[in-house]
Amino acid sequence: MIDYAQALNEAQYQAATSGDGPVLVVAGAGSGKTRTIVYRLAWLAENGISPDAMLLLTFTRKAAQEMLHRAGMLLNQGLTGVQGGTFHAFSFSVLRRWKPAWLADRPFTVMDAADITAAVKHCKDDLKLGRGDKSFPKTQTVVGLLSKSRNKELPLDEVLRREAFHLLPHADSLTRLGDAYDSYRREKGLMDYDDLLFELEALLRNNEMAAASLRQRFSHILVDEYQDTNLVQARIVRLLAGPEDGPPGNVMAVGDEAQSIYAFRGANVRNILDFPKFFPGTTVIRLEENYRSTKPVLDVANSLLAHAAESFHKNLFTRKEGGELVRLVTPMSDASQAKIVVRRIEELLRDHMPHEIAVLFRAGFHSYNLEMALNQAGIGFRKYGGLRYTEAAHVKDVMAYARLLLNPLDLPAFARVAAQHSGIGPKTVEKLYAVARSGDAASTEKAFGRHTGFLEDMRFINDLRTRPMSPSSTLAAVLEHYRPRLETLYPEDWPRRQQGLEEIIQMASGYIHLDLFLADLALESPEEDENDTEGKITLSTVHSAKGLEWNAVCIIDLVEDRFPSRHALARPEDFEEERRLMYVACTRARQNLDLYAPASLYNRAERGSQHVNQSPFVRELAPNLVEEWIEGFGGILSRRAAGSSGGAQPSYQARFQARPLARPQATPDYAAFDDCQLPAEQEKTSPGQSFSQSRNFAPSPAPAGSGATPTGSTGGEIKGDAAQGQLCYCTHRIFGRGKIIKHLSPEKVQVNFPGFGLKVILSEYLLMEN
DNA sequence: CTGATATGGATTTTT
DNA sequence: TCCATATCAG
Repeated sequence: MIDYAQALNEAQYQAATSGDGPVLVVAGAGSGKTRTIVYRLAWLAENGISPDAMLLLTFTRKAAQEMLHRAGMLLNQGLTGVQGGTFHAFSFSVLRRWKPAWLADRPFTVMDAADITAAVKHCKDDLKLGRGDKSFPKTQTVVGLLSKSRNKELPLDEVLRREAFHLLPHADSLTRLGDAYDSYRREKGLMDYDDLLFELEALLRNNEMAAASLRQRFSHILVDEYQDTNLVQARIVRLLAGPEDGPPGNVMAVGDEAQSIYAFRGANVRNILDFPKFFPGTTVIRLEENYRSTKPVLDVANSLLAHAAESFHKNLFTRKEGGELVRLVTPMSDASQAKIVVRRIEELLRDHMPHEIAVLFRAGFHSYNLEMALNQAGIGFRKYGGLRYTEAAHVKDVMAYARLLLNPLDLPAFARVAAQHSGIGPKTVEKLYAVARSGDAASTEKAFGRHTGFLEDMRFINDLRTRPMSPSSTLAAVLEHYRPRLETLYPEDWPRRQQGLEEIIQMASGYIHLDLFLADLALESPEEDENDTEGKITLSTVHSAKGLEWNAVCIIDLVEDRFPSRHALARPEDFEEERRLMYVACTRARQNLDLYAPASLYNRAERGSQHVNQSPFVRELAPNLVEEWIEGFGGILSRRAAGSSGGAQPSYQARFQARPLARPQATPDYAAFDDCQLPAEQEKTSPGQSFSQSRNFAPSPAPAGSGATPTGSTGGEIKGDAAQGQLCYCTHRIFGRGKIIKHLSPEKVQVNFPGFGLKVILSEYLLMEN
């Protein structure tokens, strides 16, 4: 028997051993959340609950597997039979048994991101939308809007009104496009991410038999990361926990509202806040002692939350006194940031194993420089959150065969196979799909005409369908068939790609049903080889780092426009999400936390380095919370006395490199640079406020109240063109920051707003920079 | 219609 | 650098 009281603190113990009824565990970062779930699983098993009756919904399959593994270890025996994984994967496993009526017994396929884009593009072309109209949103943008509308359960025009004001004229077209995309999926037996959730909800509501059976089977439901569920996910949990008119059964939701970072995907913090209302009779348990981080790390994290616009009433505490101060490092440029981080990692490697070190960043491409520097230094790394290798063309090619085998109506897969043959473009695909679908062998044969290669592919697939084999044998046969093409398509690196495909076949051998393997591939990147992680440090986006922890964490590119992302500046709620993201990033660290805020970034468009300001999250940190280091000449880091300077330090070198030909540089000293700093008073304002104020200014007069000019994010920027008397950038109340392309008249300018495209705007609505 | 070439523009986060 | 769209020749 396990001694729960010994192994857990009081709150954890209460959670792990709680009896029947709904429970909400509010678990601060590093408060032993995973440990609590693991002991909960073990406790249930020890108290006679069959693993079959447990459902563990987590953010990734890996998280579920790890918890089950650890619970199994505690019990000194495996804990097999527990259903565990993401909402989406769970939905798929249910829906393949209880198919929605509209499928009428046809097979169905789960679409991945590329399929969704292709499908929307197809519908867009079909409806002849946006042809020659530059103001019409790009396919990617449309995909995002449609998904947002469904995830937030708002009509499309409402989404436009809130987030993409300028697209309102296209509201009707976009709605039609959305409808066309809906029919596309239904006709072809396809489901996207959102469908999986909504169809499961529909099943639980409309199919009494299925609902009753699922409720009976899953008597104990655990949901991790509850703060990142969206509305439909919350309803699914409620419906699984019992009929809505009855009392909810045994549900335990675990989460932390301060770590909600998926609102952009429709996650709703209200879910966790309203849990007790939604599940009457809830017991709320709070875990507030932090076991992960040292005090200095926690102080920085707590400070971030303290500056939040909406307070979280959260203050994590630790008994781990002492520990190194958090470092705030100012490299001269992004290039030297990479070098400094590499040096720092070499230093950290003396005390820590590689897998205990991570570098985190806001967006996948922020790590490119660092990746190159690490390669040069011979330091191995594993990157999370970038492009997945299952998204590589050759993998998708092979999987397309398997998908067609299961679902002959899968148009994206059909197109994928067809496109491997020269002479077949979108139009021909359309034609061939129509005849192949009609099922008339004679006319099909005729229509394929000279496209004999493709016809052979189809024959191959049909043949394969008549011979049931294991998933891995099927895929092996496909690879055999595809191999000659692999070699012609990728003459340079086909051996490597082939090896990758063989690994995938290996992974498939763990599956009995091919459709489950395909769904898993679309829903989640398969877990990496454990040997692959060995001896490697981790690079990760903050989103992908959720739930993980390391001894030492470096966060890079902590500058304006990167972290927080420049897309998050327009609306205060987006800005607050960035703050929580920063909180998540900092709380990943156990002992060492380094913050890097380079003084300049290389800018492709400008072909030079540009000064950038520190992230507001860095600027707001009290000087005593960090130990400041600054890079001087020759890449030498030196300590700066605490509080010696408030703002971002200038990089004289960066300025000098920026535009050597544009104009003679001003005297390269810091005093000269200080003139460019933001007014001290504004800099001290809480960033949440200063951003919403400066971004939402009234058209002509300066913002009410403050006498300061809302120079926004570019106080210290040096611009060649500006020096020649031309304005380069401006800020618009709705579109944000844009580049001025042309002065059309004294009052009109043409501006390019990233994400919004070219606009002609009256100057009075613009705030000019410089 | 397809496929090659030019051009222009920009770059979150993920199931 | 990389991607998407526009344009053009076969």
